Amino acid sequence: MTRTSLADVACSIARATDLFGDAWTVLIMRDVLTGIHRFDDLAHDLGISRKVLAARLARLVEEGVLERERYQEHPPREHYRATEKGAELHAVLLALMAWGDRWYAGEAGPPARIRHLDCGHDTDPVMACGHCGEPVTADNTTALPGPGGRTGPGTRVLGPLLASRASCPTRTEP
Amino acid sequence: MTRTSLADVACSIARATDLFGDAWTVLIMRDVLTGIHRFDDLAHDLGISRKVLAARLARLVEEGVLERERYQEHPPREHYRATEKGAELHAVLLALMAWGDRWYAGEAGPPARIRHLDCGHDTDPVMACGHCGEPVTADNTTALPGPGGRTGPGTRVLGPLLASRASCPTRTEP
DNA sequence: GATTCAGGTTCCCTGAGGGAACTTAGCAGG
DNA sequence: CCTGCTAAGTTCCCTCAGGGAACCTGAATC
Repeated sequence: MTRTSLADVACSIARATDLFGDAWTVLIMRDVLTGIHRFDDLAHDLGISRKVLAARLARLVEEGVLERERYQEHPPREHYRATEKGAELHAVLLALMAWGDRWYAGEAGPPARIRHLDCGHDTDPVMACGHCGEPVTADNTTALPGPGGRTGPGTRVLGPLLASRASCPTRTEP
Repeated sequence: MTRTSLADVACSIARATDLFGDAWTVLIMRDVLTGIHRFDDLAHDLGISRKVLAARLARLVEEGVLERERYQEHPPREHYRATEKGAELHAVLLALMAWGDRWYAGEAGPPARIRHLDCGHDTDPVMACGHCGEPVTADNTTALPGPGGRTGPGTRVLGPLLASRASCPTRTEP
């Protein structure tokens, strides 16, 4: 809900952020993917204003991230569940959680563990290259203009940290 | 900058969101990790109000995500660069970008590609299990209370989509 | 018929964001 | 020496989004 809409910027981060760059939206998705589906439960769990919750849910439904579904007829009751598009935000939440665990967990350790059912172990999720499976970090990646980009000096893409560090002006002593 | 601060909630997503659940903050980090380090350049690139930019940068420095550094003495000039803590937000940005690419890229394809320098290929970054290396999704993970959690009915952790779907009330036809 | 419950809407008020002008400190040129 | 320029913020005003709480509606339950 940025005043200046980011939906038309040629950057997938900006486009995603236009929807997901809002604290309440993130937490709503966390809750929905955690199994909280009903309006009142969400409102109570989050401590969010009901007005804002209604607005966020409407936006998420409009964007195809959630769907509003009648789950009983008498009395008629609706709830919200994640679409495939919404479920894939799981990766973003995991990344956020991993970062929060790493930098904010106290001495006791992180507040939650993620168990990977396929291998049966508690996991530390990492971003991996879809091609070779090795971890991708700011240091071993670089960004290049893609086919759908308005390539040019104004185009912002997620880029190389090391390269930018190297090209960054350093102290110019006399 | 949520009115109700989330910093003390026993959930790493909420804690991370307290800082990173803001569109401008996300885009500032994208820019800094892309090589834009100076105040005016950020202001110009983002089209953000200078007041808000100053506030966000101060917060990010305070949180140890960025550091303000003098890069020349005459005249004195400062810029911002990512700390290790900040650089690790790269994973969150990648996840966001991957999601944006998948759901908002037009027919032309995504606006940018990420090249993985270690293997030399353009990559589709995926969340992988740090233990076995296989992909982690909403469907093959479950969340358990962690050592640092105030475990109890109020504790919210990122959870199992499938389980929640299974336990979710479905139509009760008469 | 009165109460409860789910799922919202409506109201008012404050405070965060947008926009633009102003400030400060150090050069740079004429 | 005076003016101008640039980087990096500040300050000011104004609007609009968020918080909080009350209200509403349809259906069931007491």
